[in-house]
Amino acid sequence: MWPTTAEAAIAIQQELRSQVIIAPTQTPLRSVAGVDAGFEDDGRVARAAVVVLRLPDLTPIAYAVARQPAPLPYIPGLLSFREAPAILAALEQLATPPDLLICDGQGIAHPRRFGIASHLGVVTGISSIGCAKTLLIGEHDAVPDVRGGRVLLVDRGEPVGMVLRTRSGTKPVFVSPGHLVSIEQAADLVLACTTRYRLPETTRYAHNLASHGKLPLK
DNA sequence: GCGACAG
DNA sequence: ATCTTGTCGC
Repeated sequence: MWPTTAEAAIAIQQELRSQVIIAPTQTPLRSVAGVDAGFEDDGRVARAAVVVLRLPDLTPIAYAVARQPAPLPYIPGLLSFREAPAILAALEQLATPPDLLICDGQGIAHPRRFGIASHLGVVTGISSIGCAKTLLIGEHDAVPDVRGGRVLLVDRGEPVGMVLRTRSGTKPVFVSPGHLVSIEQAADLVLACTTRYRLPETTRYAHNLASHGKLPLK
């Protein structure tokens, strides 16, 4: 099921990329899940957390934690193979699947247009978005320094995402659709999940649960 | 060959 | 990601 070599992992991405659908999804969405992962045992085991928030108020309504061995070392472009096994295990523990997934990483803003958000979206069939803290690929102009400021992220002449300022005075985030959402909608949804911090509440809750084993965040 | 390179 | 103190600024 999971590849053991970089070559095999890339082959899987090449095969699944054709299944990615970039198009606006039907709203209103009733829930959003933040997914993230941490590592233990010297990076050989991934510890994932999923926290589901109700929309549009962002109240936590469910969560799950799971751990799975990471089949590959970290290699730029192959991040999903380290985190997806554990994240999928956590998602399976939920009684009800969320309407949307916000991942800590890229969606189609990836060398093969198949970042972790796209991978999770295609495998689960759930709409997904990638919201990364740093750039992997692509070029962009300066981002207006106001909450909501945004500029297109372009790679090889193709629009692949949006560089979004979620808070004035802080570095922007790199948003790209994973599956079943459009670039513009992805940026709007990330903004809708962001309140007083740079990262969306979904990511903050998931990261907190994955690394500190706690949910209370305020 | 020389850089760049999600978490 | 992970190892870690203090420090700057709202």
